[in-house]
Amino acid sequence: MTTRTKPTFRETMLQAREDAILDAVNRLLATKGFELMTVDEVVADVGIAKASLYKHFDSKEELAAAAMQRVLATAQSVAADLQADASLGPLDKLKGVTRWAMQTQLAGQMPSLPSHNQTLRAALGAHKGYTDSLFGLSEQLEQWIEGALADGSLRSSLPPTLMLYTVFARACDPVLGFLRGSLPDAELVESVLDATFHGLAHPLKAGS
Amino acid sequence: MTTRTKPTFRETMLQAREDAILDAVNRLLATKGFELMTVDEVVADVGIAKASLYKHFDSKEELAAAAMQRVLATAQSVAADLQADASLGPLDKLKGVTRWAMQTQLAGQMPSLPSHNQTLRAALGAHKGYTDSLFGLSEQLEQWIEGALADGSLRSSLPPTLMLYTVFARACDPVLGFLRGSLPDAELVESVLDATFHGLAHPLKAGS
DNA sequence: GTCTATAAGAGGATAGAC
DNA sequence: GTCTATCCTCTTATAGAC
Repeated sequence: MTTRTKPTFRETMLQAREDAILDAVNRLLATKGFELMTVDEVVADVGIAKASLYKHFDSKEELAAAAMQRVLATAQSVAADLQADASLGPLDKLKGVTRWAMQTQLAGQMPSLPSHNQTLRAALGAHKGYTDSLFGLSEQLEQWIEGALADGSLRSSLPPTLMLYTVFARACDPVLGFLRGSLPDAELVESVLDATFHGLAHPLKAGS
Repeated sequence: MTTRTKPTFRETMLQAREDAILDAVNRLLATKGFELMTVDEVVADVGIAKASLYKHFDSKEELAAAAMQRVLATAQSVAADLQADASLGPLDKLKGVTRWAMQTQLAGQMPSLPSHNQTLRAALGAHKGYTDSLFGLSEQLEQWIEGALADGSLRSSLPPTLMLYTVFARACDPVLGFLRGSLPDAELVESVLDATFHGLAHPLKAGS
């Protein structure tokens, strides 16, 4: 952020405050979504005044974009760890990041991305950090999909972009919310993962 | 509604107006979702005064519930047609209703159900027509799932409730919106249907 | 039942003192 | 940068005439 290697105490405090704000935003975005989340709730949660928050972020949309960027950065980090694991094939890596996304949603820490809000979409598109992280993550996933198609572990009859978006969609899959509680979280995640990659139907009797 | 077999002209007009209102609500709910839909938009679309709308429906939540009930009633009708077709097995029937749900979403006529809105959820739960239709449709789907499990066309290793909710989830799958335009709607629907029931991975090389 | 006009309140954003 | 107090717009819902 600056040329200084060691941040001042003041910088550290500001960073910590911004992190606290984004923690609250992330949680509220995950539980209520963008429209239902209010700035008043955010500041009440963090324990600061609303005007103070607006010194850090220009608008509610900027707030959401910053929180989403942080999640995407974490996802990129998870992806990098998976990529570094030589024991995993491309399909395993795809499953790994999908598993992480679902676990994060169940933990109440995955902001729900699919918003019909045009204002929010515009703000996200204009947010450099967000689009960069999204693009970088997509590139990694696309590379794995290509690899899995090449080694025959993904079906070549399906469009690769459909596979990419299907992985993203698991991050906000409502099925997880509906089924949580009826079976342990770990089993739930593995079941949805199984259904996503191997389907609901029996492979031997797959008809039409 | 009354003991009269032939509705009066006045009753016909009122019914027609309510249908026009629900048409607008349905479309707005599909494109913007509950929070972003405003009652002002609805009345502007129908061409009536806001106070007139509130003579028909007590609240915005009631409005949404009535629209959702209508969609569920249509779904039940579609399911009944599929059930009457003796040439179809239970898995084909499940696929049929899933296909209809996705086509309806692409047509901009599927209200997005997954709302974090607690007030809306309460209103839906209290709406007899809505819960009855939802329950009836679920029963039919569960019956098909049981049948498909019995004849071996659905995988017995997955929880039946997961299958039920997965079918419902396709009605509001964001993947359809992301991919629309990049390939014809008909192909898109078949691809997502294929991915849902047969998975992204190649059955022969299905690893972990 | 339909209209015009308005109440009532929530929520995003800012002014100005410190 | 942080606070308190306030502005202002949007939105749900209703009052009251016809």
